[in-house]
Amino acid sequence: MANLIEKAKLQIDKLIKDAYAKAAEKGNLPGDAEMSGTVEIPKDKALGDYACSYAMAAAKSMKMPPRRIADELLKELCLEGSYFTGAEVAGAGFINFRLSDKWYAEVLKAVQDEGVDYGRADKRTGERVMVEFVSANPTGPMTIGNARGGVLGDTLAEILDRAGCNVWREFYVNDAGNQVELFGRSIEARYLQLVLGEDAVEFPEDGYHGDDIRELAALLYEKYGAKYAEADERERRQAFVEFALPYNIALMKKHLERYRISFDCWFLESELHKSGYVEETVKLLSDNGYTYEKDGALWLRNTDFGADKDEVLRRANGFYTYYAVDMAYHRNKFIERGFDRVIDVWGADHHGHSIRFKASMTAPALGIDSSKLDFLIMQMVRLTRDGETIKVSKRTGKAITLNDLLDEISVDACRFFFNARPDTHLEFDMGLAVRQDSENPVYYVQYAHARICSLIAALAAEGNAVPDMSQVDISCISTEYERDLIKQISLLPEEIRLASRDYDPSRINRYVIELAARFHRFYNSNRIKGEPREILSARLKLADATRRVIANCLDILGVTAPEKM
RNA sequence: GCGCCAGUAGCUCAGCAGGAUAGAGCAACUGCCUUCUAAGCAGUAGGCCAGGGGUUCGAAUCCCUUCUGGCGUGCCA
Repeated sequence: MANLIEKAKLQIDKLIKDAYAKAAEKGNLPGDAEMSGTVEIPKDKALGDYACSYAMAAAKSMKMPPRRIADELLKELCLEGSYFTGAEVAGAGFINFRLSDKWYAEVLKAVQDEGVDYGRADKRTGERVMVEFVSANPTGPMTIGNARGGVLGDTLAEILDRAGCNVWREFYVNDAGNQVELFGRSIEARYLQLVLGEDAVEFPEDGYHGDDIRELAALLYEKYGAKYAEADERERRQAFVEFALPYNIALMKKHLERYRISFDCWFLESELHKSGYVEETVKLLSDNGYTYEKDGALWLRNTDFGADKDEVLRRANGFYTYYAVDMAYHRNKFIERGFDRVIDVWGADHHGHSIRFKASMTAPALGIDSSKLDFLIMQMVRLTRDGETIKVSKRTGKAITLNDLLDEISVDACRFFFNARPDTHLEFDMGLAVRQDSENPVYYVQYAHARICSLIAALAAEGNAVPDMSQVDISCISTEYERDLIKQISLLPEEIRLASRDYDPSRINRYVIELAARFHRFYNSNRIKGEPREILSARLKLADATRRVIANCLDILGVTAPEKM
């Protein structure tokens, strides 16, 4: 697969090094310096298509002014057969290169040949990567925070896949522990209120107050009638939880499917308890002297691993903490299932945990290379309506759920909007988002795609099909707008590489917005229909390549690419 | 107190593996449809890149520090 950016940069590196060798041979430059530096695309295209800083970087060791070095290099530069038609010295000592038709043609050829795979990495690393994301508590509906995490995780997974990894998407279901206990008590209270009357039963202070709990109680009442009012408390709660958890999990699956997210695995926490894996993991830690007892609880010596505090693994009441279970879970990911890399997408409210947890995972007896564990920490979403902050809390039941959100805003708009840079706080204004039909950048991008589709259809009706590259005269591509568009097209493989390197899927949003912008500019200044055959062919080819690349990007983002709008 | 994230145009945000004159969208104003989708394009206006120090040929970008905001710092998850 072709990354034409990389190819151009590598070629410049070679051209400059060759020129340096010649200049040194002639004695015009000192021969013992290292010739290297950066090759980049200047912000101002008047300065050329690529700029290299080699001469400036060499100035110190050569004890010469950068511009003179650049001049000497330029004298020996041989561009014949290269991707470049010209080079010049500018500024403090940059050498700027101008791209040739050969390069532009290769970009379009790459899109034609690779099609839906255009943008994929040159080679697959085969690295097995797990992305664990959403992992919302099954005690209630998913929230706006899950909406962000869902998009980030899903899109990151897609990007890693295209960057050459073998990706596994996982949802960790917390179907055990304290919160499930509380969940059971909450449902129980609502159920008894239904049977005995609202005032006859007190609702637990720290219980889940949401309407979804009432609905679950109503379903149970429908199913069992008053049967469980007289039952043993433990038996009753267990029956309720056994009904409610699968019910909620199915609901989450349904809502996530609506959101176009699916997982390779829904991993149940309870399995780790049942199989004895948690116990075994804690024993492993104890046997190696990483733990101590205090106040009846079992503690992990996490400060020994560089953390700022120790952690309780087993409470005085004998139950394991979420922390112990999480350690077991991650041991399972690495050791039992052999993932090469694990990425957890967590909200900022867990970042403290992530730091301490990573320290814990360095415990030698676990046998895990903790550098293979990464966290994508996303900052909180501030939800506002008409400028006023809406408090989000599952406890009070006032949270706006993912499903509520999708009732108001299209999946396309949501997915595009939530795919913002993970490390910035996100403000989501419901009032604005609802209105955001024509303002939302997602429509801007989709519009470009639809425009091209209808253009291609109109030309096809005239008998002008999209030509093969062999039929395209690249010299007909000569305007600035056309070239700017091709340059943007060439960038996709590089964007995917960087997005995967930085765990920043939002790069694709920015990339595709810019791509659409360049298309709209091109479209407004260059006619296609009615132009002479050669020009029409070349421009049609360019439009079609743009369509392909926009569609690939929208596919990464999980957004539809409409043919009509 | 300590830790993590952020502070860039009126608003929402790019730019953060140091590069040339700091960008976009929205909001405001001015133009562009008898010709391929005006959900578009072209233009005007808008800035002590939170403040202060450093590092070097060069800093919004890296380091130190102060201030402001968010989130952590549970025998909760």
